[in-house]
Amino acid sequence: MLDVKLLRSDLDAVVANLKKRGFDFPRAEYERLEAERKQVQVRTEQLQNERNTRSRSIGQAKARGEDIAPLLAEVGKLGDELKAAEARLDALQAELDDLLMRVPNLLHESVPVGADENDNIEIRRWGEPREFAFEPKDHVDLGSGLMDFDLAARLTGARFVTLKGPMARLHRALAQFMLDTHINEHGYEEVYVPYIVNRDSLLGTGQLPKFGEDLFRLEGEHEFYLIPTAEVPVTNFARDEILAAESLPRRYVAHTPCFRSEAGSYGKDTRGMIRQHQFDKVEMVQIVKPADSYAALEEMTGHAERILQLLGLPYRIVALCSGDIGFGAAKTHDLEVWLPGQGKYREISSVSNCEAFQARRMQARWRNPENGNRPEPVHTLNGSGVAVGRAMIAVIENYQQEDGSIVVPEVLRPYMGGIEKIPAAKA
RNA sequence: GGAGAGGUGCCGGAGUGGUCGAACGGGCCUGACUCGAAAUCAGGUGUACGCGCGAGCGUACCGUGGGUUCGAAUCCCACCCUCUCCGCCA
Repeated sequence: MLDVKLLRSDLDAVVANLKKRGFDFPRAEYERLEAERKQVQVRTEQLQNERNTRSRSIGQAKARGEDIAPLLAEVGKLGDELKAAEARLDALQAELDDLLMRVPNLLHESVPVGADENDNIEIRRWGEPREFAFEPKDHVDLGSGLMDFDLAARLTGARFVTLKGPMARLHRALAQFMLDTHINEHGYEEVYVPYIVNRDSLLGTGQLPKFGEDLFRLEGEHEFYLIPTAEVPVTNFARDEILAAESLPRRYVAHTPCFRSEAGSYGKDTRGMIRQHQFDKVEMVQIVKPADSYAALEEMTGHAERILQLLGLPYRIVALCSGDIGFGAAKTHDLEVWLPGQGKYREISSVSNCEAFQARRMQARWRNPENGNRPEPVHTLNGSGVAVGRAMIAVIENYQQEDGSIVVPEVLRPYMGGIEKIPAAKA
């Protein structure tokens, strides 16, 4: 949610900033609602004041043993008008709230302006894509037998996978390795969280009210959803909290499955494990003082990079442009890993600074000693560190041998019982 | 699933219809004392929103949502959550 004070003080700047995303701020509607809200709120509070004053004097008169009948008659007339005013104010506020909850975050000034992913700006590259002496296969061909999409389709449906034997173990090894690296080298606290969350959590991080169709909602009396990312439960740790300055920054890392309905992605990445309804991810979340959030963005990008470096996977970093950046982010870095099977870089991690956007939605605050210990919104960041399934794809494709076997990267061997190579799968 | 208890401010904990935004204690902040600290003493200390240049004034908030009433933390209804015991269970 945007800062309502900014909305009132500099609406032009807000509208212009959102325009860069291609978002049309509904200015006329907002101004109409806001004007009426102001007028109705003032009137409502006047009426409430009057009621309170009179009720108090009734109480006092009664205490003095006076006759309160005339006072009662007088105040009785207030009721209907007050009730109507309160109802109107509620309705207006609900409308305004709904409007504002659907407005994306403002972009940081450094975000490149562009229309779509083609306008993202490459910041740097690491590693050299390997020269193959043979035609590299993609992960589907390499994994056949140990990576079974048909079986998953029978168990569930399209866009699921089953892994077997060393492939399942490789998947687990990657998650363990990533967690350990973030815990031991990067100073994160490991957390285990619910994979099912309520509506408030999703409103807090911004998946709702606008993107409900991307979520899996559970049947039943509760409004529960499967998490689309650990960002949701973990960032909501701070919801409705006032954090002490000394307790910041908070750095959390969690390994969870993620569930996405992938509505609107029909026909996209249908082959293989790139885009699934269920995938695992190691997610980093930081809750920081506002002044520190851009340093934290760089730091977290580095933490994700470190994973790919240790795995020896070539990658590049891009700054998402204004047209490609997510709803809640002020600035986002994507890590794209080299996939020989596709001959291109593909997203494997996304690291975002949401500034106070989520914090305002979820009332996540801290006491700022430089401002008389007043509660102010914190800044929240999240980043994949990294997507486990895609990391597995990258390992398979980058470490493939001509015979179809896969060399296990050094850092994963301790997690694989010392196995150095996954033999070629029989079709 | 059954029975019972309970949800109040940063924390503990009073408060069962009227100057209650809320006693008291702790914590925290400021000041005094001190070379300094501790202890002690005095004062202060909720959040959000609205109006106002401002001092300030006003409104809302005692799990959530309704209701009763001139007036609700207090009464009624529904729901959510927590705890204890029993049952079941990984």
